[in-house]
Amino acid sequence: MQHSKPGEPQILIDLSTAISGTDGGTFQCRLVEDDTETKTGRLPFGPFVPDQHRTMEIGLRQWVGEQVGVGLGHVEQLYTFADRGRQHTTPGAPHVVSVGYLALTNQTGGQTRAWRDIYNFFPWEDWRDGEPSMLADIIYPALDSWLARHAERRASARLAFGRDGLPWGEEYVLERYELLYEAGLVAEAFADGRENAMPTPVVPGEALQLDHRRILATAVGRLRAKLKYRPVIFDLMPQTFTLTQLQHTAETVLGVTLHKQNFRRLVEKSGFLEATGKMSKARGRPAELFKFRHQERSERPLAGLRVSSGRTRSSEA
Amino acid sequence: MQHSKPGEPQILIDLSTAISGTDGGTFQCRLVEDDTETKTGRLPFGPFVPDQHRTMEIGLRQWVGEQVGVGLGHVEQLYTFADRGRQHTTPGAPHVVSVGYLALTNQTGGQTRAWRDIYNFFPWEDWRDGEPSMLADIIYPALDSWLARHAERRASARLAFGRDGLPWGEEYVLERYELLYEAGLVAEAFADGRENAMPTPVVPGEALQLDHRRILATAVGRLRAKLKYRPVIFDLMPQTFTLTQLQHTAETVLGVTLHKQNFRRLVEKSGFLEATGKMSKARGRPAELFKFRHQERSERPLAGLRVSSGRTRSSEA
DNA sequence: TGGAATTATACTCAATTTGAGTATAAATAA
DNA sequence: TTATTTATACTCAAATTGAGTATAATTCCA
Repeated sequence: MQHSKPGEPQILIDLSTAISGTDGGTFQCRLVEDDTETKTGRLPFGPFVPDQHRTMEIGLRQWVGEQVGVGLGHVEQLYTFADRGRQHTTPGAPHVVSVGYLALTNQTGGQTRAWRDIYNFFPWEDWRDGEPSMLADIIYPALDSWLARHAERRASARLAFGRDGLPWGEEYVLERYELLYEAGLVAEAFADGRENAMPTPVVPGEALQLDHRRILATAVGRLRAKLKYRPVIFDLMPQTFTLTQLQHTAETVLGVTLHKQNFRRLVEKSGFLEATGKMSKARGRPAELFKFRHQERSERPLAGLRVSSGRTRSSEA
Repeated sequence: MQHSKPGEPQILIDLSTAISGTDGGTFQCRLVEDDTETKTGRLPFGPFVPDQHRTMEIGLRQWVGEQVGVGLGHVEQLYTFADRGRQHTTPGAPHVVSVGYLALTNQTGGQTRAWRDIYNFFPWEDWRDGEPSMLADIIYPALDSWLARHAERRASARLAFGRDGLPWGEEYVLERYELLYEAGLVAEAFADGRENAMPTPVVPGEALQLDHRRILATAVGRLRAKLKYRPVIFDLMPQTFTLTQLQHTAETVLGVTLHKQNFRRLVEKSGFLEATGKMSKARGRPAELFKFRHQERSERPLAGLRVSSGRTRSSEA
């Protein structure tokens, strides 16, 4: 086995973390506040330094601690991205490989500038009020025009966006973003110097530095998929919560609305919840406050939250 | 952001690939044949060289091509391992990070020395003849003795091994291997110099070089999980096959037996199969030969192979 | 003060899916 | 020709899912 020779360019590993949380009806992601007004945002990240970091997770916790100081619950490795041309590298500089992580927290910062609504970056992913009109108005026409010249990507696009009567799969967040990038329709494609990219992004949605929007898309897709078979949603909840709050959190993450009565049935039967006996005070009838049974996390690992769709917000009346 | 300084040790990325296939009733993995009789086996692997490899997948295909020459179907990144102390690094040498990949093939080499039965490496994972006796005889006593001193790992062990009445989850292959490693019960723990490791491995099962058994465990776990929600099993099948052959392949990968009639019903209803009209000739009644509808792969992405357990082989009689 | 609006929760019911069979058909082996 | 082997068809009860209706307990506000 050949090890890399002295003359070869070095490899640098960046650890980038998408910290997600929810606050009421918004699905948020923590950005770093050191950016000037003119620049795009970024996730907390920093290099993996093997001498200092026994594991990558230790390294990432250091950078998160220094840059945003958020307490992390569940932490999970997402994917390692290493394609040339996706990190705006300058020639001669070390090649940058980025390892993306997902972290969950139940302490979101409300409306500060550092906590941003994830659907700012992926406005086409929020179907709680029905199918976003930008899909039919902007995305599909632009994508179809590109697909006309790239027939080999048509099957992927059908699947990712649920065209031709296929269902919209909430979890294909990364696949959708990647197609938009490939088609040159998002700002990062131009920033990375892709020849087919438009100087002004065609598709609405805020960009991030480097490959951070790609990592965030991976995080959202993974979280949406995982919600269905593991009890990760409780990492996003406060100590006690009502069933409606729990449902709103699930809906916010999944970007769809759910059938209320069936959601109750599912979640009560799962055995993950324990009634506290206390009641929430809000507008209508008071709701019982529940808490998560932590011991159940290991006892019922498979029973997650299988969700069935309900009406959209707008049709609820 | 700090980039790594010249004085710091370099990082080397190894791309290691677990190539899996099935042949009749065996679940096989391709090893490299350059080893002497005395050494443990290894997966095909080699360094990621950014100047030569535009993506990591290109790099891995190069090393697989040079070292074993197997045609790859589905290829998928598994995980990036970077913990210090899991690669037997010599001081001063570059720190090695390994990115593990799963690759599927339908061309296994039968009984050559290079194609090895995966259950050689994880004999406790094959439940087709019922629960392997080594679990109760060897693994549980040794693990329990370690758990007595490591109470914080007890919940993970209960879940991974399905203790105390919990079900055995086929997909927790990596979690089980990691616990055995941590407890010092497998050969790699001693090779890595862990202080609690036995010089002679306690648990049966062949070792591999470096962290390759860890990567293989990740591959098996991922494949078992994926089988249930994606039509990946067809990447392991020949052009045409009978339903029984398909079932045997699923059973071989999952390490459990399935209920025959229900498996038929599931797979016929899924729409993935097309009857060829031809018949197989074997011992009993001839079976119809089917082929996979490739176009359906993109049309029905979610409908995978949800399997329900059947009797064990021994109780079939 | 007394509906109206709002929110929570209980219960129903048909359609579908799942788990576990029994029954029968078509070949080979002795 | 009969047993053995393998494949395939069909049944049936239990559980789950999808989509409701019904009712209860609050606040809002005229």
